[in-house]
Amino acid sequence: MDELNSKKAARATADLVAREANVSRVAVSRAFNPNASLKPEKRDRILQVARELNYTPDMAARSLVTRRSHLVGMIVPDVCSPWESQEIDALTTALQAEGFATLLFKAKADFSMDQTLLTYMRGFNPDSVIAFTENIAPDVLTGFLDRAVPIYVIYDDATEFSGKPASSIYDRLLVRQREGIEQAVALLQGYGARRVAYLGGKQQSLANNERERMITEILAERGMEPPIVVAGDYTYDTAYRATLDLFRVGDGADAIFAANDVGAFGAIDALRHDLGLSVPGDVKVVGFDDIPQAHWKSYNLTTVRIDLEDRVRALVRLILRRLKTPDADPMVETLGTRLVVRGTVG
Amino acid sequence: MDELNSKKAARATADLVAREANVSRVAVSRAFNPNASLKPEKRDRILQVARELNYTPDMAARSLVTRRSHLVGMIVPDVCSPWESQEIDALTTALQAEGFATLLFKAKADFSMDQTLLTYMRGFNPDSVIAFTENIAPDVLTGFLDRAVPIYVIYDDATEFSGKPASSIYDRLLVRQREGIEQAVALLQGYGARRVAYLGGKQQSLANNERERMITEILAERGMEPPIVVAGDYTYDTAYRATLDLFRVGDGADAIFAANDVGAFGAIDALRHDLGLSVPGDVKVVGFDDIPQAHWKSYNLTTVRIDLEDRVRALVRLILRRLKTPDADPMVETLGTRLVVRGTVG
DNA sequence: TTGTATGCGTTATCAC
DNA sequence: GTGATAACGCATACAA
Repeated sequence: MDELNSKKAARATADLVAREANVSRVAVSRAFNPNASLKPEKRDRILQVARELNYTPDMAARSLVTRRSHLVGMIVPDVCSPWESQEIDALTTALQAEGFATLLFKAKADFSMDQTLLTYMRGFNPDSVIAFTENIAPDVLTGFLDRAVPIYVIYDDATEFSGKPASSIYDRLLVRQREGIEQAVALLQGYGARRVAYLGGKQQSLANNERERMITEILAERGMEPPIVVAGDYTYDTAYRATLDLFRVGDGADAIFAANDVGAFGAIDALRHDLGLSVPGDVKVVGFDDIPQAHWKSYNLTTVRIDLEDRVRALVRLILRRLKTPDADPMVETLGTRLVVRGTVG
Repeated sequence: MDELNSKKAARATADLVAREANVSRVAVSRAFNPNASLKPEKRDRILQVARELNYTPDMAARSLVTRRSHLVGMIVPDVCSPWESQEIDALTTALQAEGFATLLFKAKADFSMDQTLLTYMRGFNPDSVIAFTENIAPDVLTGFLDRAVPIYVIYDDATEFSGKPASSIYDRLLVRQREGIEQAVALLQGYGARRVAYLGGKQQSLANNERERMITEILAERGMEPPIVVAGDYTYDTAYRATLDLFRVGDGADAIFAANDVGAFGAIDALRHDLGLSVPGDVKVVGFDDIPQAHWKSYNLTTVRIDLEDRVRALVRLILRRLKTPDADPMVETLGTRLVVRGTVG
């Protein structure tokens, strides 16, 4: 009884398993390393004993010598939108299947990235880092994280992050927004929209700026007026108020292109429940992302879809390839967008 | 140049900092341990050099000797609802402030908890574990995680998890649902509801069962008919279809009490956009949780609120206290609920 | 206050 | 295929 308890209480170690199975410490180590050479029956016996003793190799000790933590750091904004939550979710599932665990870190709400956080995170030695904030330059990140190579999301023709070339290596996820936005604008135009408003996201957001630029460009190409730009921050409440202002203080619009779905929801609710306008009758609305809520009947939102599964797969590919060949040249994965037509344009 | 590169490329170690600052290895260690005794000016110089060399103590090495990983494991369902995402979010922020990082693990969608996952997680030696799935008994969890003491969420009068006493220690977060539910039922009754339906969550969910039991109990106390129980699974789509069935196949109801807000949204949309009924005119709806979407104008949901901030604070208190006194008696934190009145009852 | 020696649990290297 | 030994980077007991 005491014997049993002390065995269970103490964290089972490789030496304990080795002693119990009458093998050496190293054999135990090999038993848990699939590509190490060990006589099959011996491995089976060791794994059996390990199971009985409730033993698992200690990742901390292992990472100390292998220089692989099997940890992927994710830096996310203080409070996440559904889109980000969903992506963290899917990424974690995908990475777990590859043997990596997600280590979550919260950045400040204003997307600022202080050195404190980076220093703190580095202590955990993540094998890779995905940052959901955009205003940190590659050079800064690479300077802090030694082993990890950052991945950046870039858009359409912008081949360099923020336009400035970086001296350090980083991998890229290129999102081709043009196709989706073009389809959306064409649909709006086809249904007679003439005054299109762009309801923006966070000012500092690269995605936001690129979306605005692209919409402006495409409207011009199709001979339409430039968009009425309305400031937002990706949140429902701000979008709601901004839409009220647009129609009460400003001259309104007959179509609203929102920088994200949540913003589109805010616009729709302001139009319907406060301004007494109908969607799509009086005003057409298009969103961006295609989060699950977009198909909820109250909104039934027409939106530009970035396929989450594709996106996650691309990111995981980048991570795994970089880990396999740490000194490889910068890698790029490309992602398309397309319009999902539902009920807010027509 | 080569000198600089090699210095930057190699992970800065305590020895390197010690050499550069002309102190011993141990001094560096002490410099990063606030309550270790070290001459202040010496500490400052060391920290200065450390900053220049981009050095951070290695958590893996540290945890190996301190037996503290500063990691909190969270086991969450494969795909998270807004409520869970929000809680993970808030918990991570709160824990980070206390020096802990969140380690995320995905369980299967069916809430099953296989040994593989637990074994895998244990390898990382989390200091504490929060499980968002409910069908794993304390004894099993404690058997697997040696250092960590599990925390369970229990409801109202159910003093024991699943009713069976457990031999192992675990801490409890007691949620008093009665107050909120009672307020909701009173409001419904006050507005003339007579046939109340309960739109359930996942069958295996303890929270779901307790909510159903409590609603049944309170309806009886107030002299009302028992609820028409409709099966659900916390998702929008299932709630939507279940509501259609309730009115097309079944006899309908004049009030729907949903097990969570997302389910309530599904019910509302089915009523308004498919069944042509008005909410709250024809049917009143109450939700549970009060997620951010509940105040969106399209739903404007009356719902029983479990305060997220309170809940997170309680959990963090439990975690910190248990870490400080690992052998303490089981601890309990209590949480209230209250009705948030909006526009779906009236 | 400071330094020396030892150990944490694991894998890599090298013999055999 | 197998086992001894030396790291990995850090914190602690102990002596000074």
